[in-house]
Amino acid sequence: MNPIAKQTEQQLRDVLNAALKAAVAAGELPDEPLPEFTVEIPADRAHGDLAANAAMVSARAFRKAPRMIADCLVSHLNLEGTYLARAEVAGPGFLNFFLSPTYYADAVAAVIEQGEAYGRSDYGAGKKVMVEFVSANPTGPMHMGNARGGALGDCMAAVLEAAGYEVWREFYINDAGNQIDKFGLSLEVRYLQLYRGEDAVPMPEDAYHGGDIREHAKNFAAIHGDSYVNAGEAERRAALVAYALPLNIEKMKQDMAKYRIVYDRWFTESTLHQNGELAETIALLTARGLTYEKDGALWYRAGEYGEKYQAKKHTNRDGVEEGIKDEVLVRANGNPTYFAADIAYHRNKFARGFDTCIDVWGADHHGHVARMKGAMDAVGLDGEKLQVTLMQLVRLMRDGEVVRMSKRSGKAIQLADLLDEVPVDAARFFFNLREANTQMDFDLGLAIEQSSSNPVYYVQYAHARLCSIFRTLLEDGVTLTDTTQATLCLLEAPEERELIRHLASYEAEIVACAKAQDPAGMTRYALELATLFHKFYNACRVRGVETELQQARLALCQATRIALKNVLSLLKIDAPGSM
RNA sequence: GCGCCUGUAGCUCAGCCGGAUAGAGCAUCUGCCUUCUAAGCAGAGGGUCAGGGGUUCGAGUCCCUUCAGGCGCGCCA
Repeated sequence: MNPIAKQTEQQLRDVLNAALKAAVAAGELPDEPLPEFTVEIPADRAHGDLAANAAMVSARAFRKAPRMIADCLVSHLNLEGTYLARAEVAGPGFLNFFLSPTYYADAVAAVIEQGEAYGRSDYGAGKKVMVEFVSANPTGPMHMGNARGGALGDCMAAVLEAAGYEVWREFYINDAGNQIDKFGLSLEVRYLQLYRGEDAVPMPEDAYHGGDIREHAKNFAAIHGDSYVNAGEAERRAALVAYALPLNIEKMKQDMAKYRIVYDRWFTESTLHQNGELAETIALLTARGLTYEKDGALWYRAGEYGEKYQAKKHTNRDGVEEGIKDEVLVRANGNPTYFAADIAYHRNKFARGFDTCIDVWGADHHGHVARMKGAMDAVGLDGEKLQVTLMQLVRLMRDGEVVRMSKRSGKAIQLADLLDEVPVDAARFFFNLREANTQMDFDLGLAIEQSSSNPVYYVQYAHARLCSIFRTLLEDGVTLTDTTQATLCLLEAPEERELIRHLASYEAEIVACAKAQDPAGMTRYALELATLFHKFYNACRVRGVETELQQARLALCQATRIALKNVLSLLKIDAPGSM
């Protein structure tokens, strides 16, 4: 929160408590503490700048009508030495407070003084948080869902950083297990088809049918020729995977970089297989009596610890109530499951000292949340510290038709394609416009066509206009030199004050987003800031007005430019000087 | 069948711990550039907050229920 905004709310609470004491001393109110009350910003400015519902919530305790309590409190209010100019009683018993001119002046000065640091706080107190996001399978190109996850996870991490957490961004690469086996099989089929024909070597239905697999096989053949055609199956597949997997991973890194996402670490699942942590995790669960063998596989009793994270019990198709289903850790063929590896991975995360681990998952994984949190408890950690943000998958529309985004279909629009057509600024903004849990359709044609009326340009335009004001005034020989309180108190137009109020709420907005683990509030904040600036721009001129007022408005422009730049840079979106 | 999520203006969405007359953008219509960027601003029309119950001073917001849509219920991840 802007220090002035924060201070003012505290002043309001102090002043009300003091008024209550005075009223009690005067025998006008019973000696009861004020219940919890809220301070909010009324939608209608006629209702003041800040409103408290103290009188309404205490009606019961005081056994008096809210309006009587409110009148009594107001009569004992002493606003001296605060940013509050006056208070009045309204409606059912609201206490409406009006801010003094010095509030606006000091709020603007505070933004300018803090500059790039404006908005940052120590709310998170330096606690270590890991945000794991995207973590796409390296068996094929990334798709639209990964685009949303990338924008979401990266901005969530940025919000947490700004709120004072120590943040670590991580990408988990499933470079082992079933998917990789299937990847090897698919590559093998395409490779053999090159020499034996497509009919001779059929591609299994559930293998990867994407064009990228054919491409890899062709390139592999160009290097190694038919030397692997008669090699052993295991050797052939291993060689194909060893060739194609690093290329895929490299491509993912490039795509993420193009998307302005820089990870602190790309963590490979194979690490856990090799260093023994996976086996150790399975052994730990077994030692705790949480596993059993059935049909040749090793099962985990997911319900024991998972139930507490599940709101309601499921009922199966036969109408029988059941808890969380047990989960296979090691398949009958001896291969550990993804789930087993994921438990080991999260043990590894927490062992690295993170207070909280946030995972961004597709909503189709929601059935996995309770058992994963439970598994944390099962291995002696705290499931509450694993936070999962579920993200609805993006539905891609083309010509009004839904396009399925399966990698296996080979028809998916890739993240790289998206970024070729849609500017990164627009994509990052768009995907953070709505909270993770909303379903969204992405019409590719529309997104490109709409790019000139895209909200991101509206925000960037505000920044460009601000820069233009400074450029033009500089040509007149005018710069910002006077930010004294007396000068800034000249900011009294409604458009100026609305803008300042919003500027002052920036830090509070970041903290709210951090608490909610939802960065969507930041794009909304940016849009609102741009709107209020555009209104100010049309209502109040900077150039050609009297010197002191010009300085005051220039200071407001400077503060707005700082806040806009800061919020855009948090979203990793350009703040252009001209457009 | 059961679980999770969603349902607010023609469309896309805000709406904080339950507060005052439910708000934006797009689209439609009307105005505003000889002065700091019109990628902008001002104004108008447009609502059974999916339907029905309940809780209370007060419900878009909380509870129950019905309906509609998305997702899930694998030795997939």
